[in-house]
Amino acid sequence: MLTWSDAKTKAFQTTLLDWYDKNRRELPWRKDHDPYHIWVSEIMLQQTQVNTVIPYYHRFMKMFPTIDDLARAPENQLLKAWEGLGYYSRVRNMQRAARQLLDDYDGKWPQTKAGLQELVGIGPYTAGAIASIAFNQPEPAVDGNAFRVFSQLLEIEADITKPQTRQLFETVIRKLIPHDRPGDFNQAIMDLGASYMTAKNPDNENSPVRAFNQAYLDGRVADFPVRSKRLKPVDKQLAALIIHTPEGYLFQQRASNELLAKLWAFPLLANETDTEVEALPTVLAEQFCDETEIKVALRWVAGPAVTHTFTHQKWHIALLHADLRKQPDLSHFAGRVVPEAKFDQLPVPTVQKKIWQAYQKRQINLFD
DNA sequence: TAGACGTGGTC
DNA sequence: TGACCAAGTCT
Repeated sequence: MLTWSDAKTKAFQTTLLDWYDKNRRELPWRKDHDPYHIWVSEIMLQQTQVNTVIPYYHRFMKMFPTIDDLARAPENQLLKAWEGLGYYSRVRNMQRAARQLLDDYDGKWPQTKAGLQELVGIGPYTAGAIASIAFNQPEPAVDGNAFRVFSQLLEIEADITKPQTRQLFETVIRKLIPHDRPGDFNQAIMDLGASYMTAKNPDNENSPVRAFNQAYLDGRVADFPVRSKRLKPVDKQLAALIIHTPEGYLFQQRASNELLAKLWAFPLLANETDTEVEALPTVLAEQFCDETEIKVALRWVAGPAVTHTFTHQKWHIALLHADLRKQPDLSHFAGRVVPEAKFDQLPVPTVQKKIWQAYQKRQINLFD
């Protein structure tokens, strides 16, 4: 697979690192090599673009400056810091890992890739990144950039969506990574993948490593990386229950085993069939309210459904509204009534913000 | 192993 | 609008 001579390998390392030394991005988590800083940034950067992460990183470090702060944080505060970033299990796992570090490791970081992978939420990529950047270990950190860059440089045809392909790339990169600057090497690959060797509109003519890019030399850049197609999101019909009471609106904390776990939102019920639609007021009444009142108060909100697309599901949400004259009984309900002025204190998913915006607009329309 | 797990940017 | 992408991990 890798046919480069030692001289070519050395030339590649030198070319890449010289370019990196002059052109590296100054990023907030590149000011030092503190493993906590590297860790937080790497978790945030999973499947998330750099420009999105930067403000979150600053806020997070202000709120949780140390591992102890992270370990002790209330879950709602933690999720609030992550609100809008997505993949919320990342931050819940980070707190679990912080507690692991304090309880089982005496607060001392494992410094090997294998040791780091024992921590919850740290997989092969993040372990490689922390090991190389924070602890100077010659370990690969194979992310999407590394897949794209090395698949083009070496015309590697393996499907990068297959788990076993990662091992192939790690084996190759181990032969290329310089032992004196492994962290800079890995970060240089990422900077390269974010500048000249991007997925869309790459600029290989001006790339510092164009002479090493076999796919470019062969006019085959578009053929790499090889990746099987993704599944289309499945459509789901839902009804959002917008329950207004004298004290505010009813929010539900989503269960830990469902999508958007532990976040707060208006109750969402399945709305796939006519039968389910007819049963909605009863379901609602059983859960947290007096049935007769609910049946009188509940009505559909006019207007098109709110749509929200996840990686694997596309939600179509109709809105149901009820105005209650008294507080519902919430003793058997995982939720609370929140005044509008305090909505921003709860961690909510983006789809909840969309529902609220649509509801506000349509309520005005009803009075037109 | 394949599918679950979010969101925002881009074309 | 839809399809794809962005510093992946867990089950």
